[in-house]
Amino acid sequence: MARKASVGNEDLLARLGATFRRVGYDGASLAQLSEATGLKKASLYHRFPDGKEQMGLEVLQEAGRWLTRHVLEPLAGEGSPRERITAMASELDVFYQNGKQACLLNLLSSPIGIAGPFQTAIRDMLEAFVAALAAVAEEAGFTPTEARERAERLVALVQGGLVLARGLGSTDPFTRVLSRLPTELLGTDTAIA
Amino acid sequence: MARKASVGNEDLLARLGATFRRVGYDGASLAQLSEATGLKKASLYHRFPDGKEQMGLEVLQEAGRWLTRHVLEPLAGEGSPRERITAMASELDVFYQNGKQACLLNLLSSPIGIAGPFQTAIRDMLEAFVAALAAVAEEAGFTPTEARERAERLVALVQGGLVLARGLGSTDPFTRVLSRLPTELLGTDTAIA
DNA sequence: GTCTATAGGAAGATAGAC
DNA sequence: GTCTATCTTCCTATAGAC
Repeated sequence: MARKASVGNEDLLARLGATFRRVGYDGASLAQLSEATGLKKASLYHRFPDGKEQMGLEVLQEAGRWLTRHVLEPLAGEGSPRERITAMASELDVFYQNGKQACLLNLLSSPIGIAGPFQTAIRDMLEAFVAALAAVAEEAGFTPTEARERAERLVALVQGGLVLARGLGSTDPFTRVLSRLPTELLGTDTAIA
Repeated sequence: MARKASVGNEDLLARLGATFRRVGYDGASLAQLSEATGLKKASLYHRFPDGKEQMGLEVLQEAGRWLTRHVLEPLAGEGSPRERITAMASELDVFYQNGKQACLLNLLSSPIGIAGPFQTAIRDMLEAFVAALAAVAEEAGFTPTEARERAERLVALVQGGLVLARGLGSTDPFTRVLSRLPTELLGTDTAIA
């Protein structure tokens, strides 16, 4: 049952994902997706009979697998809370290429009222991410509500860091956000006013 | 020189902007923009000879004027730092409709390497926003670098809150983020771990 | 499974009447 | 300044050879 093909499933999804993350879902034409993968349009349809939408879904599922392996599982694993958050920041830094790559969960999501084809997948992934972080915060001693709020805030900070990096045309904001993640989830802030 | 027309410039830009914020720039077809404004395609081209791109630019400029009037000027105005940030949060809540409306600066921005037609406008607006917040933080006693970082973080938090609200399909994350803005910029956090 | 070729329609944009 | 009608290009998607 070996795969003789030109690209291989993982590589294929990675290239499609990279294109979506670069130009957005609506911005990505089949011509671009074809060029990015090295497969002609008809070949893409052979692999994804439901077309672009199926590509989006499978790319999202692949991102979900990455999230589980590189974020959720490590967060539930060994080490102190702080160590785990720091390790996670490192993973995110690689995944988003210091902020140069956008997030699919941002680019594929639909307005609040309208139900897009990716919405449940996106919601599930974000929810799982927040829950995993909240568990770490609880373990560190925060109440469930406080832990949940901090977790949510951390995810918002990551997403916002990516938006800011794009908007300002610099990876710095994202890098700074990443370095703040342990503090953001686990506390120790200094105040003045 | 009175305008006899059906919509009026401000209303027109508002409707175009609402469409962009709902479905994104690439996702917005001229057919949709036509329907949203009540103007036929040819009429839109009469008003915007350079087409969709010009619409995007002018909508962005209109957003810039809103930002100046409702955020930048109040931030530089009367009241304690905390009062000004709270007032700003209130303005943002209205503008983004509790998180139901996305942000143009997110939807129109291009990847870090690539220079899109809106990039400088977006960068300028984000930069001005951060700068105005940093000034408030400095006034509250933070060092310039610390103030700048806090300002940047606040903007990231707002953007991320919008992304999260969309992704989770709920306005709650955005509302919670807004309520945290004073603390986020001016400090007073409690720690455990 | 991959390709060339093409269908069929929607996209952005224009011409010209009123 | 707004419209109907149209143009061209690009898009998604399919047919059918290899």
